[in-house]
Amino acid sequence: MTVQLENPIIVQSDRTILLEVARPRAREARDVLAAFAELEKSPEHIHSYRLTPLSLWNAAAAGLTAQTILRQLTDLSKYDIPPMVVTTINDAMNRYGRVKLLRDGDNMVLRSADSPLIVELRRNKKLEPYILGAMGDDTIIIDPARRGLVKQALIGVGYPAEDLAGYSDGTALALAMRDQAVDGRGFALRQYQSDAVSAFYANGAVAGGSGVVVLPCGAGKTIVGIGTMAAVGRATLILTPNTVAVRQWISEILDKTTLTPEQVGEYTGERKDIRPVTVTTYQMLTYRPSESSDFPHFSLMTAHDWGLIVYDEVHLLPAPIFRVTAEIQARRRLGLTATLVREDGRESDVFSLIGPKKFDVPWRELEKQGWIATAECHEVRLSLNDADRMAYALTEDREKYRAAAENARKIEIVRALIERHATDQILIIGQYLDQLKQLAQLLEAPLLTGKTPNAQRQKLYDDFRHGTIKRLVVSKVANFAIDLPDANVAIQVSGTFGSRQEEAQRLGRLLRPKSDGSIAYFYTVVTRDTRDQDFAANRQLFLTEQGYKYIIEDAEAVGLIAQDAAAPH
DNA sequence: TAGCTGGGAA
DNA sequence: CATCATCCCAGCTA
Repeated sequence: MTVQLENPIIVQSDRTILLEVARPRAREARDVLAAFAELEKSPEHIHSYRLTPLSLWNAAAAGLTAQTILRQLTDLSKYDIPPMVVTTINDAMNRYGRVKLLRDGDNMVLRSADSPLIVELRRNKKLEPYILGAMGDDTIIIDPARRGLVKQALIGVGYPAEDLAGYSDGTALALAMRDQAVDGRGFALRQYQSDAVSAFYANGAVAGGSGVVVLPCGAGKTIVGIGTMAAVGRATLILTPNTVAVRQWISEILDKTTLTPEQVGEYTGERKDIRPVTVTTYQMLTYRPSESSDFPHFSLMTAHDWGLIVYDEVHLLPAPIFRVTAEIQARRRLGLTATLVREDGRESDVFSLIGPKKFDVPWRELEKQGWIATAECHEVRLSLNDADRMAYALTEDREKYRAAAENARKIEIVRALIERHATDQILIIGQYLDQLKQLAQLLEAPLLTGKTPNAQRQKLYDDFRHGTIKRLVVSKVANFAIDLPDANVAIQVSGTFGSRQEEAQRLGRLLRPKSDGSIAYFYTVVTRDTRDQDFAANRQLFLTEQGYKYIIEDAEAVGLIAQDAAAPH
């Protein structure tokens, strides 16, 4: 048994990996682990990761091998890798692609050199309804219309298929990125953006053509989408979470490609234009007049000969869209997101129906290259006052989070932070309207919520952008309003239970590079020893995974708030 | 035809 | 775990 105590990680037989943050090689270890493990907890000193089948399959799909993973783990580990874990890794990595989904003449087939496995799959209950027959002992013929369901079933059985059955081409569409030489408004993809496009779409290969590209907000996911459209050169349907995003896609497409306005259509509540490139919302497609009726707009996805479907913000994809997506596996699909995690646990549906992760860059890497701003994250902890602590203890469990999140003393912290950043543009973000109303009133800052009419929103945005307003209190609209102006400081006073993706989105608000190269500050104000703190810990996981470190500030100790004499220490 | 309001959904 | 957002549509006004 070899022991290397200065190494940063410990691999345990329950498939968790502990990372000691203070070790010299911890940073390197974090980057290595990000490729094949999921971060589970990230308190100050020791972070814990877990190896899951999905995290290993995504790694396998991205071309990583079991040998590489084991070599990296051995290299970084204090102790030998438990045999149990070696087996897990070898087994999972071997399972991905053991079964291939192929075309054989007019048939769609599952094929594997492992004939006992083929026998097992033929007898599998979940798979049975989609099986049409067999050829020899290595091939199962399946119903081509059930390609998506077959893949979902296979992932359920633990043998995710490598889908090499190819795609229908779709209607041809001539388009190119604008060329500087031609009209003086040239546009070039950044290196990582064109890497993402090639990772998704290797020309002519059947393997290329479905999968997910993961990039932080502000890193140009739209550009990757447009670059992919240009590479594929086919009629394209783009699905987005809201109409603001629809308009933004359209204007970017017109700005950056040779397509004309006649070729690009908006399909929303307001207009129903179907063009060679059509942009719509998820809600448009999932609309149903009543529970028993059909989805009147589903046909947009199936009835047209799209050569590419782009799923913007794929982590928000609603359940019914998975269902149609299962039916259109012959079309190329590109998913775009800042975070693959979904709090509803449907990551495996994204994997089997949209496709495996094809590309990502650590946020910190983009920061190093100067594409996004440097950000510093702080978690400011404070206690409840005595009266509130008593009230909290008596609060029903399900109301505890709200009670803690709405801690009245948070206002003092916000005040102190605003003073600390007197000359900065500050967003104050929260989830409860009552709390936000109060904050807005006491800070004499304008409040922006979902109810704020569009004209007034625009005015607030403009004033904030020009610096006439330096502070803006915003509700959950901040999660969706992609036209919200940049700020360099954000103070989060409450958030959606444990949503990692929301936290990522909110930090993303600050990441546009600053002209003077200054850094951005993200504060999250948390009530100590309550549900508020538990949820905050979960929200922070994703950003920690991306290499951000939360600096814990003790509000009382650092003088952000008056010392509460009665508070225990 | 455009602009608003309110209900319903996921 | 419940709140807040979003979007679509229908129905009204002008």
